Amino acid sequence: MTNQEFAQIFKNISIILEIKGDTKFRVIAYERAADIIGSLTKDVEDVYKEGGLKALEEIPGVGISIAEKIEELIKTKHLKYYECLTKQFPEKMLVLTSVPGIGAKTAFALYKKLKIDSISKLEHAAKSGLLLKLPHFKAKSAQNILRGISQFQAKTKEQERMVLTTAGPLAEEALNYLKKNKAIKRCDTVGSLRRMKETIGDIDLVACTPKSKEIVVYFSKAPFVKDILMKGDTKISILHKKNIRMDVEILPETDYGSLLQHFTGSKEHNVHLRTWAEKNKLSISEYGIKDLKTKKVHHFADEKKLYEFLGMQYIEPELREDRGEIEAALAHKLPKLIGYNDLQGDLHCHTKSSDGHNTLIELAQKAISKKYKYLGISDHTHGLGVAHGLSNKEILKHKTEIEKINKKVGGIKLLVGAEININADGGLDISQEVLQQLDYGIGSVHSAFNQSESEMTKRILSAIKQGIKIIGHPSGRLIGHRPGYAVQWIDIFKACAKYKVALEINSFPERLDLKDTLIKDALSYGCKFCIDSDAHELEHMDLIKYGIATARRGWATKNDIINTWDLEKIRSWFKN
DNA sequence: GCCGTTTTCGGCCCGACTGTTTTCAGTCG
Repeated sequence: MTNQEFAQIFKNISIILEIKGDTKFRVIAYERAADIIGSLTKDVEDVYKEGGLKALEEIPGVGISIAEKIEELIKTKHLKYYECLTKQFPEKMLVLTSVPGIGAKTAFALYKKLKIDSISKLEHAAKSGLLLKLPHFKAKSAQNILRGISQFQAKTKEQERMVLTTAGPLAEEALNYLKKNKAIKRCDTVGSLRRMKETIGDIDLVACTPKSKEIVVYFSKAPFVKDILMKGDTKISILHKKNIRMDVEILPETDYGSLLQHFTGSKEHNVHLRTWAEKNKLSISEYGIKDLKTKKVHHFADEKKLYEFLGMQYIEPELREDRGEIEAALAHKLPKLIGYNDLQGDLHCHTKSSDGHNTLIELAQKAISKKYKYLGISDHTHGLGVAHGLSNKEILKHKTEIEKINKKVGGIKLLVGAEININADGGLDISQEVLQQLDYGIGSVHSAFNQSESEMTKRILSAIKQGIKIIGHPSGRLIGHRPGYAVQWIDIFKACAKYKVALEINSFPERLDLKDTLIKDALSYGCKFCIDSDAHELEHMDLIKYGIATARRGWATKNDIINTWDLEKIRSWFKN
């Protein structure tokens, strides 16, 4: 079973328990376990195989009871407890809770009283007036359900979550609209977009002004608003014309730090922070920090001061995922993350010689404008026919051209690289003789993605031992289109550290590969990384900020990233 | 059901908005 399948079962259990009216803490416990298991980088089945029940219990949110249920699922493919629950509360009806506005209780009422167990039946019931037969249901309720259904349908049609480059411009548009209003002192993007999470669900914004009610009305009239989902004194939620939900929260300037902190999340980070605070007789909300002993409320206009007040280091938004950052901040042991201006070069880009759109000169000029000191040219090798990959002979000719440009253009050094295919059998589609004449080679998997975990691991390990210096887009995933291939990461990390091969952090928003959690894992094995644009056009070089964000989310420091080093250091590293 | 620098028992983040109600449950972030 995959982690997602385990997570789904525990999520369903939590919904059913909520329907049953079980204690809310048990409901939360199952929900939390589902969330954590769903976002684990390691397979739960592997955790169990390697360490049994004890190892399962070490997963946060998993105690003896849930660990035993995982064991039962692995051993028998069934879970008696769950089957018992679904006899009374069929799995099928749980789909109703994916409609915004319908929670566990409403879903069950719909099922019990009206036998509704699908979205289409729900839609029919709302339109036909059947819903009015339920207690506490009037015209408005039916209307809201229909709206929820259309939101649900729009979302599934257009994909569940957006990549960063889709969300960014929409947030920018909304901020620009807010900034036009003179009553607004400041406004910012918060939520998962501020944390630079790889995919974004809703867009969250905050603003500060003494006139929050006025701003709620102002925002409700923005030209991009398709529908108003919710409107209060300090909050408004709208549906953007592109069917994306936008939430705005508005408070006075004196509480802006608290507001930023609260709305940036993540939920898990905030719950952990507030639980910790509660034990220290403090209560945290977006309105400040209340001292439970003296009842005094401390206000924070500045977010940094808020963490300082708690005796913690400032926690960068990219780290706020409840992955140990709170403990590290308390111990003053947070890493100093790589900065957005720390790169001295980019080591992965393509020219017209393979499948890029630009010449060497154009790329060099773009690199100069980005204040880079070096730029690695890495066109495809011949195995990748669709990308017009270069033969051994052509690579050497390309090398001569690059050297010519180096003599002509000042202020930047072009390095001679290549993006080499790692063949299905682990061989490289470049001769060793030619590889040795390059500054470095990037090894990438571009074919036979469906190999077994052991074959794929062997394949990449083989490439590592043949002298490549970087593994390109190491997992091969395309967000929303293709999961990464199966591979035994620990073996790869150990080999990369031993043979001094950097793991690429590819900056394409659909890739962001290696991903944040794997970066953090790899760091513990002593791996180095290389943040690359993989540019095929000049504009792609500006996507590098998303790669940097991903490195930051993976807790990487400047020194962990080889292309923050100067030319001399990086060259000597390539030679070893 | 989970968890522990007060605790192996007794807690569990905090608040806004909505609809249908006269005080709140349900839902959401």
